[in-house]
Amino acid sequence: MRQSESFIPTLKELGADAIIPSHRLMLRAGLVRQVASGIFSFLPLGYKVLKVIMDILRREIDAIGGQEFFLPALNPIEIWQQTGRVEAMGDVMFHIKNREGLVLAPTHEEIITYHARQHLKSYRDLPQIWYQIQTKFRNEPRPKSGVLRGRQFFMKDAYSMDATWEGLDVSYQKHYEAYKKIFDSCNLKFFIVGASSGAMGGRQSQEFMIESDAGEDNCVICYACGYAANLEVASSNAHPSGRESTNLPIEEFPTPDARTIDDLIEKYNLLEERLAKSVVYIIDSQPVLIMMRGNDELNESKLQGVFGTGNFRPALPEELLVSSGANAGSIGPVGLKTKMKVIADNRLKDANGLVSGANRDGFHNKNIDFSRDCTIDGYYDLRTVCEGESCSNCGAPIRIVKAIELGHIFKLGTKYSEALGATFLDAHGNENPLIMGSYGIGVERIMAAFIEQHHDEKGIIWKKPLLPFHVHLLGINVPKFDDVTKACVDAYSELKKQGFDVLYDDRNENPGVKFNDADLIGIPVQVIIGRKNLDAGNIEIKIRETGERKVIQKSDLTDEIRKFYID
RNA sequence: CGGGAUAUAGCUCAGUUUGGUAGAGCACCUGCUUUGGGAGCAGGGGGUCGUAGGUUCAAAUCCUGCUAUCCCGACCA
Repeated sequence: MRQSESFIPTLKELGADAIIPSHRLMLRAGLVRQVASGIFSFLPLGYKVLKVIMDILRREIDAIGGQEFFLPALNPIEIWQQTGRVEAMGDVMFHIKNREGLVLAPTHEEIITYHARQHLKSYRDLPQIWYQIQTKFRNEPRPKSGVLRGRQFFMKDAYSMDATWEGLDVSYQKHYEAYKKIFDSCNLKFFIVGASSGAMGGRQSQEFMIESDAGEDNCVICYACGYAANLEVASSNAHPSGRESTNLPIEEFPTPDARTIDDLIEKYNLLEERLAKSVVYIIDSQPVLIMMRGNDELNESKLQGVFGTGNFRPALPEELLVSSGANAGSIGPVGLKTKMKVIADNRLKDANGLVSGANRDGFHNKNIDFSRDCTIDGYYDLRTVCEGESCSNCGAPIRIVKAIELGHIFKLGTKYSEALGATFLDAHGNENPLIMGSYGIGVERIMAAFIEQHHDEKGIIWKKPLLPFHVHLLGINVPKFDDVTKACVDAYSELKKQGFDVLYDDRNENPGVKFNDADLIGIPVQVIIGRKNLDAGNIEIKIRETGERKVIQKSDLTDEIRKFYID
C-alpha cells in the first residue's frame, strides 16, 4: 500500500481527554476515532489489526470444534423476559424506542439457547460449541479508557452445550487451553485468576487478565510462584492471632474516646492483633455479627460465598442499637442485647486475650476468649487480602495489581436452558436441561492491552502476528530523486512478490515526518532508502522494537526481512 | 447517580477576570526554497465562540436552563 494513497491520519498532538497510553496511541496512530462517548470508528489501519485478532480467535475456537454463527443484534424482548434478564440488566440494556418489543443484545446466551431449544433434542446431538464474533451493545454508565469500556464493542462469545456435568468440564477445559493459546499468540503477558461466580450462579469461573494501571479489577499476584487471584476471592498467609499463655478473666473497661480500632491502639496502647472488630450485616433480613481482626477489611464477595446469597447490606445505625445495645464502635460478641448469629474471620480462630466492644457505649471488654466467653457459629476466610502479605502458596510477599479483564470462562450450568426450556432426551429417555458454559473475549481489549504492553515514548511497537503491515518502506526524499524513487519502487514490488505486506511511504514529506510517523505507527521493520546509503548501493533496516539499525546491500533486502520474520 | 472540569477554525489551545472589529500554532491551498528525526519565506481559504433564553446601545465574555465530552467515585454480564 502506498502511503500517499492511504488514509492513515496520524496526529502530532492530542488533547488531555485521552489518558491511558493505548487510547492516546490508537488515536495518534490513526487506528480509531471517537464518534461519541464509548463509541468508536475503526479506521483502516486499526480495523486491519482487529481482523488479525479475529482471525486468531477463529483459528483457535475452530480448533476445539467451535462453529461460528452470525446472530442478530436486534432481539425480541420476550426472550429476555423469560430468563429474567430484562430486570437483571436494567439500564445496561438498550431498548428500541420506536419499535415495541425490541432490544439491542448486550450478550447472546438467550439467542443461543433459543436455537439450542429448537434443534438439540437428543444426547446424540451433544456436545456442541457455538460461537460468534460480533458487536455487543451495553449502555455503560461510564464509558472510559478508550475502547477498553465502550457502549458498542466486539466480543468473541462462545457457548458450550453438554449432556453431562463431566462433559461441561471437558468443554470448559478446551476453552481454557484455547484461551491460553490465543493470548500467547497475541504476545500478551497475561495471568489467569480464579474469579467470583457472583450473581450469575454456576460452578466455576476464571478470568484472563493483564496487569495494567488502566484496569478496573484488583488482583493478587505472587511473582515468585505465579499464584494469582481476583481480590474478590484471594487469600494469603496472614498470621492468625492465636492464643496467649495467660488467660485472665474477662473485664470491662471504659473507653469513652475510642470509636475506631486506631483509637484503641493509640490511646490504650493495645496491639492490633488482639483487637476484634465487630461488623453487623443484615443478611436475608437477619442481623449477623461478623468479627474481623484489627483493621482487616471484610470482603463482601467472600461473605456472599459463605451465605450463598447476594441479599445483604451493612446494618443501619438504629439497627445496631436495637440488636446489640450499643452504637458502632462499642459492639462486641459478649453481652449482645439480642441473640444473633456470630461468625468470625479465620484469623481470630479460637483466639483469646482479645479486646472488643462491650455492647455498652463507651466500654470495651478485654481478655475475651472466643472459645470460653462466646459462641462463634463459624470461622471463615472473610478478610480482604493486603499488599505485602505472604503468598498462601509459596510464602513470598504478594502484590496487588490493577488488571484488565480480557476474557472469562464460565460454567453456566442450566440457568438458561431451564428458563427457556432447552431440554434433550438422555440415553434412558429422560428429559434434561442442556448443561451450558459461556466463554467471552473482548476483541478491542486485546488490541488495547497489546498496545499497553508494547509501546514506548515514540509510539506503538507491533509484533507478529499483531501488525497492520510487515514492512514500512520509507522513501527518503522521494519523489524528488529519481534513483531513490526507483530503488523504493523496486524494493516495494520485490517485497510484495515475496508475500510481505508493505506500507510504502512515498509521500512528499520531510524525512523527520516519515521517521516519526513510522515510529508512531509501529510496524516492526522499517526499510529506509535514501541518498545517504543508496550511492554505495546500500539501504538501511531499522528494527522498531530495539531501535537497532543495519546498513545492508540492496540485494540482501528480502533475505534480511525473511530472516527477521522467521526468527 | 454523586463530586470535579471542559466546550472558541479540521486538530491543540489563547481570548472570558475588567462586555466594544474573532486570535495563535499545527493542518489545508498557491508559489519559491529546503530535504536523514515533526523545514523556511511569501500569499490565501476556513469559525452562528456547544445550545436555548435573559441582561445590555453592544455578549465568546455577565446571568439562567439544557446538552455533550473527560476525570474521580458508585455501578459493571
